[in-house]
Amino acid sequence: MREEKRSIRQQQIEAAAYEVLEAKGYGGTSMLGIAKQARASNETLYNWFGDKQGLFQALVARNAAEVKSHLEAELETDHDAMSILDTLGPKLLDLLTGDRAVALNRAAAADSSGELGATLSKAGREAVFPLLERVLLRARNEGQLNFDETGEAVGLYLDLLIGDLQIRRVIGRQPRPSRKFCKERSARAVRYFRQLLG
Amino acid sequence: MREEKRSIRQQQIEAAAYEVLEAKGYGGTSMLGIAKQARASNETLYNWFGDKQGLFQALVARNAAEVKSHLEAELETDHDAMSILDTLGPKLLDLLTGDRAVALNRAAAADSSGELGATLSKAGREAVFPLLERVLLRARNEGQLNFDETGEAVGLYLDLLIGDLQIRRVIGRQPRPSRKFCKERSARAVRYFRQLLG
DNA sequence: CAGCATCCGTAACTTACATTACGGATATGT
DNA sequence: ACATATCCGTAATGTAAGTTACGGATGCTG
Repeated sequence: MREEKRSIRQQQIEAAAYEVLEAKGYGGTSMLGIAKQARASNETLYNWFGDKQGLFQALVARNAAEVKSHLEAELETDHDAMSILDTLGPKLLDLLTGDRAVALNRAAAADSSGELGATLSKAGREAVFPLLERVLLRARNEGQLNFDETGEAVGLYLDLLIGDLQIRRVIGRQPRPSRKFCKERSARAVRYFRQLLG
Repeated sequence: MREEKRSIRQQQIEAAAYEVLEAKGYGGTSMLGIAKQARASNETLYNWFGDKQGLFQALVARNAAEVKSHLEAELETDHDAMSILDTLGPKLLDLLTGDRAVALNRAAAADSSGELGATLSKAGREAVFPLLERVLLRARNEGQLNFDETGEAVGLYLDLLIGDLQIRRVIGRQPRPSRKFCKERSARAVRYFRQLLG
């Protein structure tokens, strides 16, 4: 099988895995279920991903790479820092509370080995954090914000932007926020953030 | 069996359930495992709790009742509102990020029926919310805070107090916060909160 | 084109677990 | 004290799932 063709096939399998995961949760997702959804065989899944954990690790890693590249694209612009935050905030909130992210967080919560959680966090929050640090440092250099500890400032921004939305999504008590909600909450977060650190 | 004796026995079984749940996660927790830890029989568990879901519902409900009574005790004092918040905040944060709460949130995340999440939220956040509303209304009456929407104010307070600590606890990337940390974060939350709404 | 690798669909194997059942021991109520 | 209910420890039952295996179809490479 061609490398390119295999890559496409792999993504189809991963997409099928998400469909089963989002419909049935981690506990209700079996390798055979994914294989059937993807019209693939168990043997192929095990050959390509190693085992169930390996397949989920691949899902987490790919999802995180996509989130990161989305956000990095914003950072390459010449816009001023607060404008970047205005664009980045709703996108980040949307991604973190989207159905895929929620499904992956649920998988991590159910994974008693802690490995999915580690991958999710390293590739997620821990990857986004330095990006946000760069934005906030830019804002400070532009004289828009005033803080000593960049990490503290990023943490505060995330508290105001995301708060406890994720856990409420994960336990099933918060519907997916609308685009409108994400914009409004981001604007609110920026407003409060500037009030506190401006 | 005496009502009183049965109640004690039931709590012993629930304590054993927590031990298994915290050690092995929801997916790794079997009824037989709990029965063995509690030195009870499967038959007794099924007679008393109905099924696995029923047992976990009981865990959630009892934990929430305890959290609530903890917090209500603070509310019965004659202290001024901000003092109450100074006491309530660290306690609430400690309870919400404690090992039991985390284990229950994980169970809810793994429960594809959504029932545990519903119980957890109704008996948790949704029970705590009105308590906090009362505190903040008292603070407004005392002239300490200024806001229009009580619910919005409570949400902001929770964002500042808890933020994304819970989800990070649940996916295993945040150790349990120390008492000292809870006090400091609560104090920080109150400070920012007053800065924004004072 | 032929030989080999790999994929699909399906089955097999092993293990685990939710739930029910059972014999004997213990507790309860009269 | 006796009869009955209930609990414990263990086994049985039925189902599901992780993983491997297999025959035939398809794809790839020389």
